[in-house]
Amino acid sequence: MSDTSERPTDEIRVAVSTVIFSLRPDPESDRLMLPLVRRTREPHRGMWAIPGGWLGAAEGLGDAAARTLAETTALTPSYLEQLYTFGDVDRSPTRVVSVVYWALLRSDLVDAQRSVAGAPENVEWFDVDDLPPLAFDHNRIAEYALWRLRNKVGYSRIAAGLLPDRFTLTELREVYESVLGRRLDPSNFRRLLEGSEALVPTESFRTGKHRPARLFRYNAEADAS
Amino acid sequence: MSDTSERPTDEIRVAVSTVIFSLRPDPESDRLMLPLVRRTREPHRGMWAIPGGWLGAAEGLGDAAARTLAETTALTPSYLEQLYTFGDVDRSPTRVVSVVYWALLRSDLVDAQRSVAGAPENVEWFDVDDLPPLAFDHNRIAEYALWRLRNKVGYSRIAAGLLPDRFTLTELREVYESVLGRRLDPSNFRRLLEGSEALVPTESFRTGKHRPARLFRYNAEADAS
DNA sequence: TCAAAAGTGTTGGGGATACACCCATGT
DNA sequence: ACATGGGTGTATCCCCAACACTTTTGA
Repeated sequence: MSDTSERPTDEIRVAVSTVIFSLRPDPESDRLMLPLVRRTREPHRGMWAIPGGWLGAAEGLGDAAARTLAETTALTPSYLEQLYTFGDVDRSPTRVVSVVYWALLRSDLVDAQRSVAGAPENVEWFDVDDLPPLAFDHNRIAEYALWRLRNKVGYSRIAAGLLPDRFTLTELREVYESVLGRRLDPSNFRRLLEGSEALVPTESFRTGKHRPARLFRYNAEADAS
Repeated sequence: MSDTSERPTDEIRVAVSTVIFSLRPDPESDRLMLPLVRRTREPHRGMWAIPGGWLGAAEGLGDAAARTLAETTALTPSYLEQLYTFGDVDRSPTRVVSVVYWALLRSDLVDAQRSVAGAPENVEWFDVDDLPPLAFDHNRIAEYALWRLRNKVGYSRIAAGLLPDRFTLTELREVYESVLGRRLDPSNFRRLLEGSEALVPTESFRTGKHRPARLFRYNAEADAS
C-alpha cells in the first residue's frame, strides 16, 4: 500500500552510503583499500565512517551514491551496485535507514587524483583487512561489502574495474589474487578469461623487462552476471 | 555522514513491501503463485499491488516485512530475505523509497488459512507467470523477485520452505520443477539432495498407490548459502 | 502379474586444477 | 647465453547429466 498516507514516517530519515574499493600500491603486491571519512559531528564525532550523506528529495538512490562517492574521491566509479539496506532501530541514536552501495575505482584514476592534491580533507584510505573501529554499524557494513566483492569476483569479471583501461593478464591476475587473498595458476587463469567474452584482446603490448605481454580491454557489455 | 542533521529528508517516506511466494494446487502440477492486494486509495486505486506498508518508527525492516506479510496472509513465512531497495524519483507521485523483501510460505499453511475463511478482503493469489498490470513499478519488482528465487533455488536448498514439515523427494523435486519451469532427473535429484546436509531423512514413509517413499525434513541450520 | 513410482549403478562429457613445457625479450 | 615472465599443451580429477536397471508396493 505504498504511498497511501495513513501513517507518515517523518521521524525516519534516509541516508545513502557507499563502500568504495580500490587497489593502492604497496611494496609487495597492491593492496585492496577503501576510503573512510572522519566524522566532524556527533554522534561518533572523530570516528571513521563509510562515506555517505542524506538522500536528496529529487535524487535517485544510485545518483546519491555516485554523488557521495564524488564528494569523497572526486572520481566516478567504474562499477557501482546496491549492496543492502540497513535499518535496525538502534543502529543510530535517531532513526536512519541507510541504503548502501559498493563501488570499484580504477587504481590509475585514484593515483592521478591524489597527486593533484584535490583530495578532500578528513578522507583517508585503509587496508580492508585492517580497518579501525568505525562509527555506527559501519564495520559490519564494510565486512558485508567485502564479502560480496570477493564472492562476485569468483563468478563475474568485474575485478577489471579496478584496473586502467588496458592491462595485461598478469596484472589482472594479481588483482584477483589481491582481492581473493590467494595465488592463482597463471596458465589456467589465462584460459579462463580468454574464453570469457568479457575480455577483448588488443594489438598493443606492454614492454618491460621480458617478453612483451598482450594488453586486454574489459568488455562490460558481455559481462552478463 | 549518516545522522548528521544538515539536510533532513522529511519529504521522503520509507515503505516496506514483501513479495510472497507459495505453491497453490492445480489440476496439473502445483503452480507458483503470489498474493496481491487491491489498492483502495489513490494513486492507482483499484489496481493490484504487492503487499506492503509504511515503515514504523520503532520497527526494524525485517519486522515490517513480516508484519505486512502477516496482515496479508495471517501467516509467518518459512523464509524471508531482503530483495532490493527501489527509490527512483518518479516511481510514485510522492517520493517513496521502498525496501522490498521476498518470502516463502509453506503451502499447507496457506491452504489451512484459506479454508478458515480468515482471508482478508482485497487479497487474491496470482500465477507468477500471469500477473496483471500492477501499480507503481511493482511489475518490475515482482519480476526481479522471481528471478532471484529461481536463481537461489539453483544453488541453495530453500525450495523446501514451500513444503510442509515432512515431504518426499518426489514432492520436493516437483517444487523445483514448478519453480524452475523444467523437468529434473529423479535419480540425479535424489543424489544431489541426499548428499547435501540440508535434508534429514526420517523413519516415516508416505504410503500411496505405489512403493512407499521416505519422508525428509529440512535442516535450515546446515543450509549455509 | 503388471504398472508405476522408489531407489541404485554405471558411464561419459565438461570444467577446474596441476604441472610440464616452449617462446620471446632485456641484459 | 640465460633468466624471467609470457604463453601453450596435456593429464587428471571431480561433478553432474543421462539413462539402464532393480526394488517395492497397490490393484
